[in-house]
Amino acid sequence: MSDGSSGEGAKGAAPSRRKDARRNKEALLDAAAAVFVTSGVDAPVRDIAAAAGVGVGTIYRHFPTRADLIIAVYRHQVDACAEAGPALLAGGATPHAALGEWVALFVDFLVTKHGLAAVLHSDEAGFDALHAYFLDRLVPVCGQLLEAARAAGEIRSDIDAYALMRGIGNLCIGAESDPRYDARRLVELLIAGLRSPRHPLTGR
Amino acid sequence: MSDGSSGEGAKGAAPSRRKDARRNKEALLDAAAAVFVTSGVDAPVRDIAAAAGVGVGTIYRHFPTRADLIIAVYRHQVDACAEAGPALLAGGATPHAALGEWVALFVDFLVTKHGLAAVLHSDEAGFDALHAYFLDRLVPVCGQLLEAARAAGEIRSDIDAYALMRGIGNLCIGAESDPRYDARRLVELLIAGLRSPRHPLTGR
DNA sequence: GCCAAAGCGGAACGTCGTTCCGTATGGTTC
DNA sequence: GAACCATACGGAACGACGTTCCGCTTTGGC
Repeated sequence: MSDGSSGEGAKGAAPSRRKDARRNKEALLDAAAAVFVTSGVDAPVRDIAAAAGVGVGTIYRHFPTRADLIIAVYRHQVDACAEAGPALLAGGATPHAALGEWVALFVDFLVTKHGLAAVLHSDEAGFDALHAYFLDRLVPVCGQLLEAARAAGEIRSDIDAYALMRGIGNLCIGAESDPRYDARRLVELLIAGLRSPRHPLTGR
Repeated sequence: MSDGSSGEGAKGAAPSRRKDARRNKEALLDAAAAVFVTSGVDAPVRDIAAAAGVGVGTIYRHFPTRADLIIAVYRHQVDACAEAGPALLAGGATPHAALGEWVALFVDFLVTKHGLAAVLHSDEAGFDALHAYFLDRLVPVCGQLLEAARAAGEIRSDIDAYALMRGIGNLCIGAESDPRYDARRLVELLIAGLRSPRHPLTGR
């Protein structure tokens, strides 16, 4: 958000920085990914620094906030998920089915990232960027699927993508550490509850 | 769990302890309730101690774990919620409607307790007791409602009370601090998704 | 080889949960 | 009323953590 993220997207060019700086950033990314797997996304900063063989200062220089680090680690996967949305909509059977499949994709992603879902909802300062990134990237996709299903008359119309995404994220919390809790199943139920524009709960 | 919680349930008799000890415990309970409202259930221990006018050591003596304090503060409300279950089942229209009303009651309780839902799912050590208390108290009630609805043929049968309660709890996380997120609505959808034993998502 | 700028490591600081122990207090006994 | 001791109290002390800051090292252009 704040720093110069203008270029960066192209081939392999990020020549503005010194070589060792780029190398350290890379090492940090790799180390963080590894540590996240074993200790969860809220692993101590020092652990990540140690795993990368750098000092803690170096982490904060490259990733001012933990959220920035998490985003950097998972950016590719989130983007892939976002891009899968339209594809599913085009190739799938009904919009509602496509929505279900896409959501399952997202849930699979979240559930396999130890603690990500938990941190994703956290309103602690500093995680705003993480929040925003996921939301910016995924809510529009979800909205598109929702809109298509709505247009097809498959779902009730009074639910918005933002709330739904947050709900799905919340349902994934703790899923990785409790075998009795099946987040996938509950999300399925939630999506199923979206169906049928007849009457909600109150029979009016 | 550990200390002598044997009596305590009766009138006002808990004479085994010293007078000041009882007074402090009471002050702590009141202070905690007040602080929880303003700063959430994960307010710093020192704040609670200060609000009660005692030292931190006193908190830990009376409530070895933060979970114990939280349980003590909300015990009455949780119990009331648990007891409302059978009443709703007896008085309500259909079992599924009763389930919906009961769940709404629980959601209302959770949503108004700043941060409770968040801490309720947390698998950090020390919160096991809190977890266990809520689950022990509410899962059986939920199971009873679920069973009744199942017997009436109103819901699909392959969801268990534990997972459902955890899902509802999760959906309530962050509801108090985000006006765009309507936990009540999502829980309604989830309950609605329970309905109709026809076919889940896959059409088989 | 020289030098500024860029980058680095890790010590230092503040916050928090938790433990521990010297001291104060309540209740009991004479 | 005084003395005694178990009970309970307060808060200092400790360790883990996030975050900041600064003296030193490395890099890359000259």
